[in-house]
Amino acid sequence: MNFFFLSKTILFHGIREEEISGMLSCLGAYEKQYRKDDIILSAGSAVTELGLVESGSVNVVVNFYWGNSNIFGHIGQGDIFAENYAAIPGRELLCDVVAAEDSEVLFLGMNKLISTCQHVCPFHRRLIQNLLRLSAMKSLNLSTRMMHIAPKAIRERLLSYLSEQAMAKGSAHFTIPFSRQQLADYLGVDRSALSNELSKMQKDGLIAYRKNEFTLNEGAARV
Amino acid sequence: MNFFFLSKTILFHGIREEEISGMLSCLGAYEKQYRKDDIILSAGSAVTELGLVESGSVNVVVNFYWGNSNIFGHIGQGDIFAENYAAIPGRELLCDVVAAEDSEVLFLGMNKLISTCQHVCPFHRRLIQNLLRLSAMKSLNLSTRMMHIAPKAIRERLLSYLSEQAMAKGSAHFTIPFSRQQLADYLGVDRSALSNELSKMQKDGLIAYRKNEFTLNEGAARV
DNA sequence: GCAATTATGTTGTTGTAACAACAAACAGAG
DNA sequence: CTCTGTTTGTTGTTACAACAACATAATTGC
Repeated sequence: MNFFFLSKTILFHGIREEEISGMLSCLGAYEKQYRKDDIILSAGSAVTELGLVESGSVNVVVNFYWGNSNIFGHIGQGDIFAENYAAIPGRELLCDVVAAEDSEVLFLGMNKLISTCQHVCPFHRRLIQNLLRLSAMKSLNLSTRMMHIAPKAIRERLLSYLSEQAMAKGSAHFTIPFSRQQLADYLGVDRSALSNELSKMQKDGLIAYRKNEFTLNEGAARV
Repeated sequence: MNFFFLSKTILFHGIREEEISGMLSCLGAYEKQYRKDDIILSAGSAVTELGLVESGSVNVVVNFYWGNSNIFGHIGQGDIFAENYAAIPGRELLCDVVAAEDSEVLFLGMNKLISTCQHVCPFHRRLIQNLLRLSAMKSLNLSTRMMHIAPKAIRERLLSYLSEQAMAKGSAHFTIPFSRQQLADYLGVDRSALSNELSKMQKDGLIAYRKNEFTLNEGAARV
């Protein structure tokens, strides 16, 4: 196992390579190889371990009753999956997890992970903290996106998103990390309709923008 | 403090009343009263404690740059809030938390909660497990909802939702826990349009339903 | 510099979901 | 039982977002 790589992941953040080795055995971790399209976890089963993608990448696939299926998420190198299911004993997976390419996955038992062992693991606490933080970050990302997608009109979604960005950056002038296409995907709208709405909003004096630099105009509220 | 009540919450699930008392002092917990409309937490600040609503209820309010605001979430008795922010050191709140009515909130320091103390707390592990489980459940709820809302057409959203329900219940015949209005809200569509689409789907032979009982028809896939 | 490719903005058309208004079924209270 | 309110289903109409097709930057490569 590549301890250096692990030490760079969010889950093992703050834990030195030397320590990881010992921890892994203490955690009962094991790794497994998969070929492209191998099914790593299948819907309907319950898991007690979370997976960490060491190499390659995996897809989260949701299967419909009528046969069709959608790729719902993509987990890249260093990222983890199934952690939410593993945290809820007995909860069955609703999606398959499939290898998007030849991949290597490290499995960590949730029980072992949670119970701080009696002997020498001062880093257990850090690990739990990291897991909680990871979970919290995913949750926050989801809920803020949900917030932006809640309104049906493009303009309202944009106002919501831009407001949040201004708040997060602490200024009415800021740069967004998305291209138009990415922003459209994020807000769940059509790209050209998005562009269109942006220019309308600029005409209406709500905002000013050039490329990815945006400025929110205070004056022109509820017209 | 009402230890009996706490023992019934998800966060303290599996911990007996007698134990909770000792744990709380060990955790440095404290409670605070609020009157309706009092601001409990304000956007822009960073928190290190999570809140548990002991009585009353609180709203999560998001403020837009242009002055308008929306109630984004409602936290009832026994539920917790701010846990995701508290789990990410330094992360600033993007929303206000406001008392929806006269309320009492118990605050628990995230640091104390995570670090299993050396003395006598065998229930710390359980508490951490509960917190992780709570976090995971919220996350799962969010992402499955996200999954259902991703497509733009009402029919596709319904198919996604119904598929998931069938999968979760383990049968093509099941009862949904929503009224039409609630389902419409959940899927982010208009109620009457939802009713309309449902009857069309029934005409098309995809599903059969009566009130909240649904049956998915296998035959009539991709027409 | 220019071509080639991508990113973005603009415009019209079309489908569809929101909306409004109503009908029908159902529930509970008096 | 009627009266009232709630939930659900139906039917137009309308607004608006998706879509397609194109124009105009802006980037990249040669």
